[in-house]
Amino acid sequence: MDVTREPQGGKTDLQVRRPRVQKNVTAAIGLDICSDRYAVGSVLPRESDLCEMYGVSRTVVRESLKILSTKGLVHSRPRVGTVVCEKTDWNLLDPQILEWMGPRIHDLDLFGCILETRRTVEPVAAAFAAERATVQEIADLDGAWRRMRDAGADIEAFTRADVQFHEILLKASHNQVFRQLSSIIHAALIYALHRSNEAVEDREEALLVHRELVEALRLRDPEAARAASNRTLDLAVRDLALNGA
Amino acid sequence: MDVTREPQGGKTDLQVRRPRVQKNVTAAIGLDICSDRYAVGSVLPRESDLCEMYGVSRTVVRESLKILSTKGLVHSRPRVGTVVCEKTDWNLLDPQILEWMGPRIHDLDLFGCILETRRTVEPVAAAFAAERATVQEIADLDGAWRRMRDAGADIEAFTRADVQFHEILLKASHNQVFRQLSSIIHAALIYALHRSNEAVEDREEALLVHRELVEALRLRDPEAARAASNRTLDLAVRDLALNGA
DNA sequence: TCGGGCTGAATAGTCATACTTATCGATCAA
DNA sequence: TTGATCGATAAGTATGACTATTCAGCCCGA
Repeated sequence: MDVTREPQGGKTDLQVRRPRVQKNVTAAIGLDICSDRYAVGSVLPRESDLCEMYGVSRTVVRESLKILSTKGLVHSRPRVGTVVCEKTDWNLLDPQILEWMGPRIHDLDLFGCILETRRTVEPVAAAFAAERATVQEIADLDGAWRRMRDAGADIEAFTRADVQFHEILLKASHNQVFRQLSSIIHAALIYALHRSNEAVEDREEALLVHRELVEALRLRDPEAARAASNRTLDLAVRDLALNGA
Repeated sequence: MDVTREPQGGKTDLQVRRPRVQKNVTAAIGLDICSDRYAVGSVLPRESDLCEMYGVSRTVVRESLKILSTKGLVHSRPRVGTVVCEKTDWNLLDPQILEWMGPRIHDLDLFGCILETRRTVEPVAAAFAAERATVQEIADLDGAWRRMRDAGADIEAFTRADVQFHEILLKASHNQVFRQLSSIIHAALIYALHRSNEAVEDREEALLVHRELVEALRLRDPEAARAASNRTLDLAVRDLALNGA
């Protein structure tokens, strides 16, 4: 009874298959919003147009918009369409949004806000970690430090290990809220560390302070951990100021 | 050509209309997950069954599951079904999840974690607010304080004003990350303040410290604001310990 | 002229069905 | 015992239709 449908007859050669496209469409639209290609307050193309633009069915577009809606990026209303919400409504703690913002993280002072958050949270997390970290977590932290040390001139590898170091530290604080914050900090570090890790002497200095932090955890010394964490942040701030934003 | 459809013939009287049910279905499933009615690791009923259970179409169920998926609550795979993720994967910073958890916020030490976060963040936020708050924000804070004062024996009103006070404070820190954290803190306060505000003398003491905080902001004195914020938290911790968890 | 209700149109929301793809598990062969 | 094949299952995608909401413009009465 469905021969009248002609399932894929008229489509192009790329359309005969139905790959999983949900994620791509969501990311594409989310990226377009976060990069200001759709301005705040403006209305997106209507659903049927988005279907055409991305070559997918309305099902996919709708589910994508629904996801973006829960992230506070857009808001849909009948007869009006789907409008881009104010940036103050965006769920900035959402890792995907930060990813989509990419370098635009410097808008809205967001980068500075995250740095302030790090200065506030990380030393406390380090102190907690000194009391609560498992032996395994300290070992993982040590592993990340070794990867930093062994990265040599490979700035990419050094940065990757650096990010991991701070993520493990937050996890080792055994505070679930801190742990979730690591995804935000991760996003910010990606765009910050790479630059501040460019100079060799900076990397060596960073190695030293990170080492102190690991040792403080080993000795279960919360105050030393807090101090060492503060020193790593001092370095980060100094490098950012030097290399200029 | 659609008379063969019998659109709403067999449904109940409530089903003849098509209200916006998306939110309800999402909340219902989310609630069932957060309240452990669907255990971690277990498989949800399949989509078609969920359609029957809630009397909605697959579109609605799918979009609901998609939303829950982005919150890290569930994970869908073909042939397997939709399984409930580990709680460590849940996006605990999501306001809705906290709402759905309700009193179960005490699981996973989440409540304690949030309290630790408050102790870490709020004093810093208060200090920032002393430097950055607009006159309007200080006035709003003062308004919230007045509502606390005038609540009298109405514990509900007192708690509501108390929550607003802390939300305005975080907003006045002009740090976007802190601001977003207010939704988490909000959820925790709802379930904590009500109890700790039961005694009259506690409320009066709280009024005093909150007043000090407002004055510190007026005087643009970061250190005084930090100290006052710490004292509000001391009170909260003491009351929680007294009234027992 | 002004204001309030009516009406039409546009768009998201919902529904129903069909078909595709991925994956698990079992069966069978080497 | 191991490996590949096949079938069944459930999510993923596509499509077309209908419904509810709401905006904008119109008309009518005051």
